[in-house]
Amino acid sequence: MKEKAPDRRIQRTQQQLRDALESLILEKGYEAVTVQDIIDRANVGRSTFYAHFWGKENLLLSGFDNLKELFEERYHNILAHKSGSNNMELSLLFFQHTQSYHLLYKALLGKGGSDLVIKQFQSYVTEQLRKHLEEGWGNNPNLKEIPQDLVIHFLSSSLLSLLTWWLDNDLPVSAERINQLYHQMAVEPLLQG
Amino acid sequence: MKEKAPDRRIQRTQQQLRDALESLILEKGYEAVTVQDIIDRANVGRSTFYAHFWGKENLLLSGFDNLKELFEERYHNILAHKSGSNNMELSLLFFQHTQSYHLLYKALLGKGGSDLVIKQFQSYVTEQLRKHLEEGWGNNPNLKEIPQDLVIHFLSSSLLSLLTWWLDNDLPVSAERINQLYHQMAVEPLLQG
DNA sequence: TTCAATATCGAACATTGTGTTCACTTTTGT
DNA sequence: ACAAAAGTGAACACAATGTTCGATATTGAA
Repeated sequence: MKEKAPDRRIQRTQQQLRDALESLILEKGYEAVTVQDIIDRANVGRSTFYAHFWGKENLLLSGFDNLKELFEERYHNILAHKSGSNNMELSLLFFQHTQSYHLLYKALLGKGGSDLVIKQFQSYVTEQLRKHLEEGWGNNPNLKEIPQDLVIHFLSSSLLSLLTWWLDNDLPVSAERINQLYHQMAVEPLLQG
Repeated sequence: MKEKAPDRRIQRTQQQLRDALESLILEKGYEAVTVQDIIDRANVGRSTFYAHFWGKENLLLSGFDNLKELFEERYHNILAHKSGSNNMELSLLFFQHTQSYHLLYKALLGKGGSDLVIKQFQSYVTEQLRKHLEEGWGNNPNLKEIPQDLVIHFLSSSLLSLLTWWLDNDLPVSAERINQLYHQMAVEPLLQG
């Protein structure tokens, strides 16, 4: 039973479109980019664009999925190396990953970024935090009185809040330092009352 | 030197447009509302609309300015009554004011709300917190190491975070309780280390 | 009450961006 | 080599924005 070979044209076209959108976002911000801009820069026909994506939001989110895959790759690599301690800081990885692609992240999440991506990012962080935290606590007395979903919502909002400050100020401190501030301001107070 | 009497037509038209937008937002959310919807419901000519506002964002912000005035009215009334203690909780007033207009606030700030208003609200809260806090602290040892604008940014994001949770869950707790949670989670940890 | 000023009306128009269609061409995997 | 699949781009339909302008209605002030 053979694998059906994927058509290279599809991969090429989609990647060209994602790259075109990315460079256009860096130039003038997501809102100002039109479908026409994208297909001009990507050298792709109009009907081809719509054969692949519902619209530019869809293309954007497909690019965001790429970023997520890169992040998860890094995450799993690190887990594999430090095989015993799965207690590795998830938040630090977020900050480090952001640093690696900070221009793109700033265009997407900073002032004038794309609200769509901000929402997606927020819900992705929320989901990851939920997974990561459900294992590690559960019996902290300080959290008994606070609804769990509020705690998660608060932690992911706080992370995004520090992240946007960091990006909008062009990374004035290291990833380790901003992560430390995040813990100092949002995480430890909740865990230690 | 007499005051020029204001033309009642202007006030009436602008208020009709604001009211029309508000009711349309409650019905189908800001994004889905078109200028045509607004002028149909307000019974106002198309050119008249554009004689008053650049577009629907502009009209929306003018409505938001109205809300701000209502809030500041309440704020100053309370300051006048409790004449000595200007230590009245600013955040509690935000939550209480939100409760009074919670349907509108939910439509504007909750899931599916208007990103424009969220940004405006965020920057308004930031500005108010800055004014309110600049008097009261200044020499807290825990804050020496954290950039002040990050602290303000964090506090206003946290406030918005709790507010949206509160709205999206249809006010499951009282204004006093959500304010207490805000202090417990975000404010006190910063002030007391 | 009169009246000049000005706000409103609304239909017609120009413009911009979206999304679809389709006959034709090119590329791909086998 | 060749059938299947993907890409092309011009032409279209459409939805919403924003402007223009001559005619009409309302207003504030004398």
